[in-house]
Amino acid sequence: MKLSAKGEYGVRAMVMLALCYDDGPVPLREIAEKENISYQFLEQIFLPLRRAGLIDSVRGPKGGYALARAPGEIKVGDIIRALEGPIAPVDCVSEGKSDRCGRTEACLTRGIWEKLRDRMSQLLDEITLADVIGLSADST
Amino acid sequence: MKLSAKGEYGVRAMVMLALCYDDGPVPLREIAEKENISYQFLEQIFLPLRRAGLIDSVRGPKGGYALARAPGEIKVGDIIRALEGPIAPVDCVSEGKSDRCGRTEACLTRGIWEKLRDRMSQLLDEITLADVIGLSADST
DNA sequence: ATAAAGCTGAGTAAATTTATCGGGATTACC
DNA sequence: GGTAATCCCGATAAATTTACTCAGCTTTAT
Repeated sequence: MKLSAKGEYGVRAMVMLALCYDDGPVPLREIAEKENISYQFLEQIFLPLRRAGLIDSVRGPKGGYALARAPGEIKVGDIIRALEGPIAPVDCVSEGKSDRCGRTEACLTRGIWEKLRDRMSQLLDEITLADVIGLSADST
Repeated sequence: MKLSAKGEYGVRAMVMLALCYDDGPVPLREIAEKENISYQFLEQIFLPLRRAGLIDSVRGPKGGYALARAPGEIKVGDIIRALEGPIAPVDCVSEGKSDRCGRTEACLTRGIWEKLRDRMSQLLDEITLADVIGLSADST
């Protein structure tokens, strides 16, 4: 039930981009240093984030990455999904899927995982980057 | 953010024990067959469950495993914790721990993981085996 | 005595995660 | 137009975890 390093680093990096939202693009190297994350590993993390449309990139000198939208418009759930795939404690209840597996007994446990998935999703979609950096009221 | 097979199998096996709660000890081999789980792998799963006091074992012929308490007294969270360790999306907010890590920025993301941990814990502790097998009202 | 069951540590193959490498493509600046 | 900063990206390697297997023991009903 753990997040991978990818997800954790990704959220941290996105929070940093949120803090720098008004400063123009931030080079990856800077984020890697400040967050003490391998630069090359971070590159791998930023690729799916960009493909998911969460960040924009600018090449060349003075380039770097910036949030594609205001911090209040980016949910933590968006980041996690981009990096770790659909939120689900077990595969057979992945967000989107609705097929049941064959086992009759499985249907007994299925409800647990659906509820858990929904609560996790709901919370992660309730929190935006703006919440995290304290730009808006606490969303407890 | 996935449960391991250990956790998933463990919950399924415990649900089966709940269904057989009045039938005396159930041999592991039977559970393994019905649930289509490797017998030897299940053995490894039942060890921590027993050590956590969730099940009782009876050796010898006619032996097997049975829930240590009524299905209504065993929470899904108990099972998960016995098999996967403390519930926590990232290590630094493991249940019990309260120390903060050095990074200043980490404190920004910490709140997310604490909330997520609490919601997950809360839900899993709300659901007992009795709920799962339908002996009591739905705990949505 | 026998066989059915649980008990348990050690070992292993596969998968996944966490990186690293190497080089290419853009572009601001001089 | 050359240079250096920066993003882009596929391939590979190292480390870790997962999911299981093996082998052999202990207990106990019959």
